[in-house]
Amino acid sequence: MATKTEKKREDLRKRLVDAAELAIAEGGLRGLKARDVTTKAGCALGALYNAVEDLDQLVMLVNSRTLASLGENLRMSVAQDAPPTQAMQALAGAYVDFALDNTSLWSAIFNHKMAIGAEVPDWHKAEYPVLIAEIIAPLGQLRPDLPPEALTLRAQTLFASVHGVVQLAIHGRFVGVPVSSLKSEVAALVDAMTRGIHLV
Amino acid sequence: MATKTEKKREDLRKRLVDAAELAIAEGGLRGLKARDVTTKAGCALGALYNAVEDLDQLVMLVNSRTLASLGENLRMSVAQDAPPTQAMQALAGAYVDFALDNTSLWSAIFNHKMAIGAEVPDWHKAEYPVLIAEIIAPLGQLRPDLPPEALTLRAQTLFASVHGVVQLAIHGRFVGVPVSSLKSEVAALVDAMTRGIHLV
DNA sequence: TTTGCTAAATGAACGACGTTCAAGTTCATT
DNA sequence: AATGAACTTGAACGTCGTTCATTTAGCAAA
Repeated sequence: MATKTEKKREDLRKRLVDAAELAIAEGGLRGLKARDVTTKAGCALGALYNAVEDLDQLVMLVNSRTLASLGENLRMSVAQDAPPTQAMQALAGAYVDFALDNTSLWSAIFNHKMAIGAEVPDWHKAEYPVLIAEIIAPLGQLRPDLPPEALTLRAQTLFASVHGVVQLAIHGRFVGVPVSSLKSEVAALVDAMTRGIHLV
Repeated sequence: MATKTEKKREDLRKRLVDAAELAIAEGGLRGLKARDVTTKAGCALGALYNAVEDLDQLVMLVNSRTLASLGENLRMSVAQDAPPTQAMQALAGAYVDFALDNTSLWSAIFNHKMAIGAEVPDWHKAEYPVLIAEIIAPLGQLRPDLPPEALTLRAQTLFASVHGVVQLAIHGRFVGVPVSSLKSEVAALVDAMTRGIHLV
């Protein structure tokens, strides 16, 4: 049964995550302030620490949403029965688009650092593989020789390389490619990678 | 002439950057505290703001050193008259080694964010191209058809892709490759890229 | 309904932080 | 030696995340 206490607790949690998501979207991780977020959520400052462990956990809850949303975008980007190289390009393109359209929330996924001594809980760690899940199938078609663990490893490398180009393009200090060239450079990278992968 | 005032000012600056470098190396950007760093440098809290604009500038001065040191490592890694693919592998390997051996200082280069409203000054921006400078020559040999701007662009993409793999391996939440596989995966990435580049 | 117990809400207070500032001190120049 | 500018000092300020004693609300047994 949903007691009144539990319902209110859940409601407050949702309002807090909503407010935190908005704050991060507007001002990045730096824009997330306990006082702002509780005001926006309509509760007292101290109530935050009843609904949630601390600000770190609030960030993780926001990142959880972002990862789910990003995962859905990636999943929807691949046309059914698309050839593997086309699937790779579609995934990379969707990733670039998401990062450009949701820069602050996307950055928070990778830039959030826990307080010293604190570890990322398992439930949140388990949400990250969504980033590479869709790569594995087309990569497996390109490299039927690779055993599953090697396939996962190569998918991680592939994702990380694309991620790096996007990250430095958006946040790099004049070593990243200009954002105007981002999509074409990522496409060239994926092209080279899939060709190279095919040949090795 | 070096007046006594100027000499002392320079000395203090150096001691502050030394202390800041140590603090970042030990505790990351989060480990840099105004009170700690001034105590370690042997001056009063307020003196920091006479020697230096603020903590952001102190971080940039540390990053300046790290970039110079990293640049030297990259330069020394390439054997003279090495074939271009070998030069690429050497550069990537040196980059991985530097990141693994100086993780906190290396991270600070990419994770430091200025206070809101503040911009990275030009003198510091100008220090980042050291990261891609050495890539251009061997890449030019692989792609003699590319005009200079396209060459720079492709070098940036190449660097960023390697950087991404290293970054996620070291800081990723279970989407990066294990550190034990980092060198071989980066090597495979560079191999695929140079092969792919050669063919396009 | 009333009573007692548990759990949540509240906002003042705490400690740590970056930064500023009025006061005292040192230095270069006359 | 005297003057004015520059540096040094550490207390003080404002902001932050977090805690806590107190008040308030929800729930179950009588």
